Amino acid sequence: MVEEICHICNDKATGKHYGAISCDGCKGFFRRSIRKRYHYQCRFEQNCDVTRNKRNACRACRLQKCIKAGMKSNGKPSSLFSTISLLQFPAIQNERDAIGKRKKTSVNGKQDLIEQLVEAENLCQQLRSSVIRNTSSLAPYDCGKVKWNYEDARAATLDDIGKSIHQQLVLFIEWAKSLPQFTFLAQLDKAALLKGGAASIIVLGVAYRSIILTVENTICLANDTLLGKEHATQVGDINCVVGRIIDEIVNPMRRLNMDLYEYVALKAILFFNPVVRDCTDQDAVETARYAVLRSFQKRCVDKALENMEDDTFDCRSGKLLLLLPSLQAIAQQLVEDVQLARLFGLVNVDSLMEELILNDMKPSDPQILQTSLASPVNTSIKAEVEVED
Amino acid sequence: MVEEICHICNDKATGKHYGAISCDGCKGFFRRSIRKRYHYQCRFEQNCDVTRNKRNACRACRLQKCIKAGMKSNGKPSSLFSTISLLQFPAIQNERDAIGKRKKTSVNGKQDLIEQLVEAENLCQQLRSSVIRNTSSLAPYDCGKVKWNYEDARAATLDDIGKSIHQQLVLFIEWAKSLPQFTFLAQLDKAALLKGGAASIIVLGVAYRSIILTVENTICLANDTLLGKEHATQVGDINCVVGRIIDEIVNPMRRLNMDLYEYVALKAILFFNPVVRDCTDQDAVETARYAVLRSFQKRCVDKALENMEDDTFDCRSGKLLLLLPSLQAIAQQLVEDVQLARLFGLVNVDSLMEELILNDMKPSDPQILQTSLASPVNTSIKAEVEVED
DNA sequence: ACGTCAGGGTCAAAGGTCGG
DNA sequence: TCCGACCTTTGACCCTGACG
Repeated sequence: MVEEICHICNDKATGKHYGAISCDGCKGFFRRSIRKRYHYQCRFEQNCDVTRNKRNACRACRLQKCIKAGMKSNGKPSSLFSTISLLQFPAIQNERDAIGKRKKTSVNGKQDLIEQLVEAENLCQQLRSSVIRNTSSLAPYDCGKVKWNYEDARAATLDDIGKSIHQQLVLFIEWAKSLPQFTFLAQLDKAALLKGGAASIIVLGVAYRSIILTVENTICLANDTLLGKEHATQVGDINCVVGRIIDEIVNPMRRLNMDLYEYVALKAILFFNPVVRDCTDQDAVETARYAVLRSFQKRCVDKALENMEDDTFDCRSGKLLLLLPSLQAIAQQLVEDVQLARLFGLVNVDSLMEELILNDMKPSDPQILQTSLASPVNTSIKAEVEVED
Repeated sequence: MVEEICHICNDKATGKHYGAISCDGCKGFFRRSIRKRYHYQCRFEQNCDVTRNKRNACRACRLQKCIKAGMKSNGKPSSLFSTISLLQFPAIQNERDAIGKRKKTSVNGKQDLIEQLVEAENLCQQLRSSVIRNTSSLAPYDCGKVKWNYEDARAATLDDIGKSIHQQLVLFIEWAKSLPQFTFLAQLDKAALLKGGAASIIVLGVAYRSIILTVENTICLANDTLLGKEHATQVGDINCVVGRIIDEIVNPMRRLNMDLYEYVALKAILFFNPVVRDCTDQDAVETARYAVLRSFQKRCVDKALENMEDDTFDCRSGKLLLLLPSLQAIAQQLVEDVQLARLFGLVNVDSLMEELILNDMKPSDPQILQTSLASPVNTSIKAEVEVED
């Protein structure tokens, strides 16, 4: 026993709990607060005394102090790298069975779903980087967190837009194939999800990639060319898709300080859409969606608790999910844009684009998707992406 | 359970309190007396009976007897180093934080937001009922919870669809006007929200109204006529809007057992869309949206806690919010349907419909909305709804 | 094997609520 | 106003599983 005093209330400590030396009272209080997702509100000035005798007077300030003292619900240090302390971090775990009652063999302990999604994302970003290195002179794109070289960036042409969409589609399929929950689905359902999600997920990706830009009213395409709001209308953006992406998605993402974890979660949630057209096994898709949703909500709550003082993080999961309706609407308009562009012969629509973006009424010829789905991951992707050059 | 009789008044005891076996009454009396430092004085001989029926006759004697029975106001152990007295000692503690639980009056003074929304909804439903009573032979619709009379229901005609949309728009404006958060907005922003939300909110309303139907693949329009999935395609539903409403909204709502509270919350969240076109005061709209979101998430968590065994309620807020992207997409298609129907002269588009559903690019002539917004609630609504007859 | 640490749960006895 | 039936929260104490 190194220390004896509770870092929260100065009572006698009983050891380290959730990352902080604390007493049994503060330990129990913290667990209950996390478990029941309590959101307390201070009735005074947010600076109430939290001492042994007064600790029950204000739960908001007590919880605040727990967090300040280092208590964590998932133990992940908020923004620091910690590859070492991945072992042994404190955490509020899942509820256990009641003591004294019969045990129900519970299944858990598997790797966090959201971490898996981050890995899948990193894989695809590496793929993209290597492709871009070969097709342009830009620095590789490191998972949306690299600083931007404005000097190197150039404005997108109509051709860039078409190529970018094509690239994104190829990467999208690779991404999907790397998700276990996807691979277990029937072939037809795979096609349904790909077709139903392509446009939205491309828009989501473009938006997330663009939050690091500091130049106003501009988005960053998949091949790292830039597309400004006004410029876009000259290259076929009849529906102001670019403007809407910036106003309705990129700026809100910036305000919310959306991070990579949240991005990959939203992407997967969007993708596993059980009510997508022609989906036969809705339950399987729904299960996958809800599994991601559960991880996502948990992480949002954790993040909110680590940032109690910052209102941005309150109701975080809801705020982020509310980006999706706009996203859906914009994606639909993007499809219209592409349809119109094809109608006027402005853009060269290849078969993959036709299959995934222009969702026709007719039951699609599954040839193209079959080919993409059948090929093993990483095999000649570069070749496939560059085939358009 | 050690003893059963209160040592102070012989009432039934509820356990040991402050060091004495006692009832809840004596427990509460002792706490209040100590907390408020009451000094009672006996008006008789200091030997009043303290029994269940007479205990409130003399507070001085009651408190005296509490103390005699062993109640202690301060359990400070005689010495700090008495490791033996680790047993809990009775004490009146300091005042704690408010917990706010018991039904009705809610936390921090102001009425719960979601309750306000339910009231607004009920008001509009009453309005609708009275309108329908005058224009059809159907029983009044009681807030979505009345049983359906299949014999009385009839299939919707194209005319019904147009009328239904018009009715919904009028009620939509009335509903918005009844929300305080709406009335505080600038005139232009009001128009922006109404235009941006009309289609989605009509679809949401139709869907929620339809969950009580037990007949398959059918929705219930605002004037209580029925519209089947197949039948709809014959009356201008080119985009399969009806089918999508059923598959993507109504059925998921049924699976989730969505209730009225959740419906009104989603409606308001959808309505207060800060990124709607032409909105100048995004912050005000966002504040309104997030206020509803907060109430909504809180209620979802409460509902989940009440139904721990039922998996349906896990992540409830997220599951419900995920109805909105589909809803948005469908609403957009409904707009297209209406546009096409007008193009082919199939439907009579009145000015309100033109203004709210067919969001043109041109900055709209604010005449029509101004009129609607200016008129006091409840004034000649019936006349306005029936103007089309 | 066995103690320590840090998760989890329990439930008596504190607390607060609010109609009467 | 105060009372007290009824509810929630607290925290001392105990159980469990991982690790050395």
